[in-house]
Amino acid sequence: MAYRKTPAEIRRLEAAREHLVVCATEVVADVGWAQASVTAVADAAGIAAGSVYQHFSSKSALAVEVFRRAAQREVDVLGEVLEGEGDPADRLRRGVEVFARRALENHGLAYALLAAPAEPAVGAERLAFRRRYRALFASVVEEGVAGDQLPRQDAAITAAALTGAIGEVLVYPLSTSAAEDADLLVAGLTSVALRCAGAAP
Amino acid sequence: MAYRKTPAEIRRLEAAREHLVVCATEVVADVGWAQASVTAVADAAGIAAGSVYQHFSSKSALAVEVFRRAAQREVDVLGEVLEGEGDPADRLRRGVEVFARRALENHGLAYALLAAPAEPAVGAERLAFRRRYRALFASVVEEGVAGDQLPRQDAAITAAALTGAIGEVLVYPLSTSAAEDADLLVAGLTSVALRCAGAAP
DNA sequence: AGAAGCTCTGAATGCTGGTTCACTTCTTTC
DNA sequence: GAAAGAAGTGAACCAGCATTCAGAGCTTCT
Repeated sequence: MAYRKTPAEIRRLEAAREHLVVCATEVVADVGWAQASVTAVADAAGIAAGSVYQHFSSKSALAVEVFRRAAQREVDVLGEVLEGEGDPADRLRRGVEVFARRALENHGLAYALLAAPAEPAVGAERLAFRRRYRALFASVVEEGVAGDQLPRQDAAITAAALTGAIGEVLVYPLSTSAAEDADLLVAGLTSVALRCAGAAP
Repeated sequence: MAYRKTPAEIRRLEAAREHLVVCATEVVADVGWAQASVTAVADAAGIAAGSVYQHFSSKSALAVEVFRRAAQREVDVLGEVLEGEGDPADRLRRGVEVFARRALENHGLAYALLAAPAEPAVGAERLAFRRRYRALFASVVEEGVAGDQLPRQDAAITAAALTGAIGEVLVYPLSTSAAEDADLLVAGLTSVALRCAGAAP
């Protein structure tokens, strides 16, 4: 054997892959999935189009990886808050708030994760992550119902409603003044989310 | 002049166009926008692919027409209820109910209208119609707030939340038992929608 | 230094699906 | 019935974009 990858070489390759994913994420956040061609992504990462296939077997595989990384971060953050300390309604309020703030801070990425047109593989992944959001919300709601802080309700439906409501409010520009003021928007969104779950105002 | 369309001929052409739109709608409801190729749609209508271009300048134009027709029907039905008789909270309840029942009855079309991946032109149209849904909901909520039947709130945000919540609950299969029983699902959805707007249970 | 085996390149390839167009078929008018 | 013109056909065309691949350039090991 005249050649074997040294640890340094392996690290270099992993770093290259990492760099590709990061750049691809930026491109997607900027221009959306549809415009994020292999060429565009490769250009952004400073490599040739063909080199993308050193790291991923297909464009879809790269897209899925980009989606998973970004979506996982959001699930983690949301889960952290929703499963943390405090009574359920308050955790819900803080969860919505933190989710909203992060989405507003990185609007392009949030749109890509929540709603932007995407190829089927990414669509499937999105579905899977929506299920996870719903599961997180459902737990909190169930807990609130069990502890009598929230009225009796179908937690799964409430969780789906919360997921949809938050997405819609954040993703599409609102015509009200709240759209210009992030604080007002977040306040309005947390209010509506709490009402959704039947939490006392 | 040796040829001029007779009224009967004009009617025949209009009917052919109509038939094309109807068939295209069915195809879209069945297989989604992505799979609804010009060939598939033409086959469904019993004409050649090229003939589609007698009626529409492009595939996009046909898709937009299909979307508009179907979406307009839903806006009309919803508007009818939301702007009808009764106190605002009750109108909201009935509006959600009628919307949900129609969506569940024609799940494929509802999915195509609300969420299925589609080309940009259809996406733009979807945005426009979502605005109209929001406007309808916002009016009812504002009325309810003005008449003290609903608590003070940002009607635009509530309207967006309602739109998103209803869409999410209806479009994605739920894991709870409610998914199998349309009545339970509708009941759960109307409950959550009313809570969303702050209506007393 | 040189052989072996890897990564990287980017132009060529191939697929997919909308669109065109020369031709056929039907309708109208005289 | 024949001329004029429109509608209808479907195979050929073309554009866009993911994917491939033969060669150039590096790394590793003896």
